[in-house]
Amino acid sequence: MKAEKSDSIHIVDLENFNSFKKSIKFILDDIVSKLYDDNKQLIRVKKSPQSIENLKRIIHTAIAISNKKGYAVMSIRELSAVSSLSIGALYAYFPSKDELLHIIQQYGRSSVEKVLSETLVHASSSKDKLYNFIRAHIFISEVLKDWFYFSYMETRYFTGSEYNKTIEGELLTESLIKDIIENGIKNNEFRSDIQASLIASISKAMLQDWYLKRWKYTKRGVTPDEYALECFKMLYNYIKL
Amino acid sequence: MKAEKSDSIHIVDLENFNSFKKSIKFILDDIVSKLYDDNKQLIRVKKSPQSIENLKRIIHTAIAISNKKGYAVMSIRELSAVSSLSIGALYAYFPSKDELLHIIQQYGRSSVEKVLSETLVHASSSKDKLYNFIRAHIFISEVLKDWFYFSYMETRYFTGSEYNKTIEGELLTESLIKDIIENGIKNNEFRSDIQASLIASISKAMLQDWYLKRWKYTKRGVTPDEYALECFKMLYNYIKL
DNA sequence: AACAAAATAACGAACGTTCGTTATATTTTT
DNA sequence: AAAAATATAACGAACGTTCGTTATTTTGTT
Repeated sequence: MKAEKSDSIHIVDLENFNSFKKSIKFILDDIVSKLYDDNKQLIRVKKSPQSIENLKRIIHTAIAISNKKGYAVMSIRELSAVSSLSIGALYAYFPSKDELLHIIQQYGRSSVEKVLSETLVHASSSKDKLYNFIRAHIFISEVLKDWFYFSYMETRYFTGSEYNKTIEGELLTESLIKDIIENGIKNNEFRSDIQASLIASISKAMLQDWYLKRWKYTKRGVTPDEYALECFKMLYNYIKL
Repeated sequence: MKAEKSDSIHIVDLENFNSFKKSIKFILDDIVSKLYDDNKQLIRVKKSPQSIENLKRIIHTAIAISNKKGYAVMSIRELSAVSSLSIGALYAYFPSKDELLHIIQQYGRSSVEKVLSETLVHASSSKDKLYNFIRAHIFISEVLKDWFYFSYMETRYFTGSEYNKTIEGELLTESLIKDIIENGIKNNEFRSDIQASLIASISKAMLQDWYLKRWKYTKRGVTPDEYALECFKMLYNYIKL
């Protein structure tokens, strides 16, 4: 039995967006590296610094092109041209266009799971838990905004387990928020006459707007910290005692 | 000079969703009829009861297929098969796939403009104006949910003026909300320490969630009236004095 | 009312092009 | 020189669109 590499000791820093951005960088590199290990039966090129860079470029280029015209419309020829890798070379990194989609989704999903799972531990009150969760979500969706947009817009093109996993991720986020609210109600921190599930829905909608309408907030110079605070204030104002 | 047919005398009824649904039916029929007149240089078949039904079917079939797999991926052959019109017949109703997209967008845009422009007139207070607007938007996006979803998801595939018109529509909705809020602040109906534009953004996100996550609210049995009320309550609670 | 003629609508095979993918050739690395 | 990585050429399938043809409806004539 081979020895597994130990988990990263990097901790997600929620102090502010800049510190978060720094703390997340190493985690994302680990994730691409892990992509290689998890898909070694599909990827024909050997893992190396060069090929890691190539895979990264393929993923980010594919996401960028897809976000302009859709994954189905993006041609392998265009991906080849923009990524400066020949068609033959591309097919050494993934066996089919469908598999490339899986690889892209694995990349994003792993990253998000990693971040969100670490944020709820350190808060004591429901109020803090809610604020932390909102901040973590806004922050990771800012760093991975292209992937979040990609994943959201391409879901309907997915099939089978890929579709299910994406929907599960959607609902998980929402039920995490719902749990925080319900716990807050139980502990007499929030009003008891509110509908936790509907408020969780609306919260999710606010969080999504951040990456679905990225251009709007960029244009207005709204920072991730500001948006997270405004969302939290509106929610908390509604649910507080 | 030919005499123009006078404007429809139908009035948009906001009493509740059911009454709204009834009042909107005639308006939507008029809009398809107007589509013929506006595009007579593109449409080869003459306006007739039969061809009106065909055009309706083409539009709704195209939207339905596109919402599953994307407009670009929908083939004319599939549109032909599902709509029960031959490929040749389809091309009598639109000169190209691109033009069909324009026709679909005209259909939806005209309908939405018609409804939203009528809702602001009859309210006196800013509070009522806000509530009416939210209700009108939820209601029309419920009736035309397929088109709203289509328009949202396909925007990035649009080019030139079609893209611009869609974005304009987006921003118009948002700035109408913003205007209501700013007016309310000016008239001492709402708090003065709130950011109207950011709240308008978040409001728009809530309104959009209704048609972007239609399945979720259907599953939970949330009615349009309930969702509109909940959105309004959360917003109003935040901005009221 | 019956028929002929003209107009309109619908049909579907075929065209040129582009797609994802594979097979083969070339270059780079070891 | 062997192996790995990259580049190029070629394949069949599917695409949007066109167009010669047929079916249907409307109009004109008696």
